[in-house]
Amino acid sequence: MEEQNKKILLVEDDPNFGTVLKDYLMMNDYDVVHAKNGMEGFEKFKKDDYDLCILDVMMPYKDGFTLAKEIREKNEDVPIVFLTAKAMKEDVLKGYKVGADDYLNKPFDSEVLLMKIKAIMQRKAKDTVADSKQFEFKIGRFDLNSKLRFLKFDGGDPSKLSPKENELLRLLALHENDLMPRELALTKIWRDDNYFTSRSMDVYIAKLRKYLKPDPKVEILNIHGEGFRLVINND
Amino acid sequence: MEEQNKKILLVEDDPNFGTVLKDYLMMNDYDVVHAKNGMEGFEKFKKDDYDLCILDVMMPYKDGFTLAKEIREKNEDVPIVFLTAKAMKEDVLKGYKVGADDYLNKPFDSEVLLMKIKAIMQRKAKDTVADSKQFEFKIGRFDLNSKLRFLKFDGGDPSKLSPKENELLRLLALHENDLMPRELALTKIWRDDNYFTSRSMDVYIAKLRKYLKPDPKVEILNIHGEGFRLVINND
DNA sequence: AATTAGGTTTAACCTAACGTTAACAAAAGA
DNA sequence: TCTTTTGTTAACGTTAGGTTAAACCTAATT
Repeated sequence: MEEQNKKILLVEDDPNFGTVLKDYLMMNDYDVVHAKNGMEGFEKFKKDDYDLCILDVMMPYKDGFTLAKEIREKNEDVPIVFLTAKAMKEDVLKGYKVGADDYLNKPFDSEVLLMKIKAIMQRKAKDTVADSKQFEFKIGRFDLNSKLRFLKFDGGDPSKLSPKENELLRLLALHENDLMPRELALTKIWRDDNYFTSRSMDVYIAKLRKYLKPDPKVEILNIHGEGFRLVINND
Repeated sequence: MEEQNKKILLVEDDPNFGTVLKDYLMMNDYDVVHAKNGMEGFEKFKKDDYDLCILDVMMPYKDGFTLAKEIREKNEDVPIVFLTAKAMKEDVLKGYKVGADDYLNKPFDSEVLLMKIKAIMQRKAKDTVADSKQFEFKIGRFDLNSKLRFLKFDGGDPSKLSPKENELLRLLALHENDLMPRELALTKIWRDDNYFTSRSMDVYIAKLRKYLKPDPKVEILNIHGEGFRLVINND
């Protein structure tokens, strides 16, 4: 699964500063869209989904607060960070009232900005990631639930799997129809690669074959000296 | 539903400043526990649930960063705000690395602090709402009222539950049909994870199973080495 | 101060679950 | 054929969990 860059909307009217900041953020693997004023900022915001908005407060025609309000009407979740010219208390308070997540006084340290962005993104990530289901596999007529450690055949009564059985089958499933090297399982699951752990693993392969017997289309093949292969035959 | 004051852990070694800040926060309807150093701070943190931690960075024996790390080990969600003596860039960066949500340079404006707290709480509120404020559960033919601590079967005579029975069943219900990790219950309910608390929990699992016996469709399954699973069978 | 009741922890004993190892058989490769 | 690798089953030791009962603690009551 390739990692998608986070998208940032930067609204800053100072062309020099804006460009420098944009480049700096892009150097740090963010996708940045730079709008030169509040109006343009809102247009760009409506046209795409962003992970973060960085808004300058002092801008002609439409200031950062007004823009923030409009953005909040459209989307009440997207994090907003303000750039304030100086440590004006009123600005800071107003920013939070509008629903800011943070603010930065110009001139600011670019590393600090990066850290703030990171912290904010992490916060968001926690909510989202939660139920990414990488622990459910379909193996022929079986369903493996690797979190709850059970294997169901045709939706019937689930067999409980031991931790090692579970991890090994999961590893095989991740490499479905492909070679799952001995060594991989040994280092990942047994955390040690020697004669005995290797024999132990063979014992578990035998156990898994027994579990998988009900579906003749599913089998674990050995590749001599290399490892195993979980194949699902679709004749 | 009456609104519960938010609980803040304030760790600040300067007695004057600490007391003033505490009073100010309490005037603004927060419940504040004031610890005078890092050690005390961690003890207090373990003994209760907090909505926010405000940590002074400069403290004797155990500084704010070290304390934050310990807190993060126990709880990776609770927001942490640092108080830094001056705008030291290194401190700020270090703070974010440790998992801070924000920081404030002393001397800071009290109104700004309040706004930051509010912003942080609001952020949290969004994630938490679904989970935390749930007190009534339907568990097969049972009704659990976790606030009044009783369990009714088929609307009949309610059994009273002890605090531990209640919290454990509630935690199981929150994870209905899913894994409720041992460690979660131990840290959340027993606030300590060792052999004896673990055995104590097993005793309570036995008690709950007895309560739940009248409905054969409801059971508490064990996932060896991981935790328990409250399942409701709908055949 | 002594008693009681409710709640929780600790102890004890037992069973189930897990993983490793041994032993022997079969297959593959040289 | 001979060696190495793999397949499989059974036995064993260890740890986790299930359950009951007694011990312990604390707060309310006498």
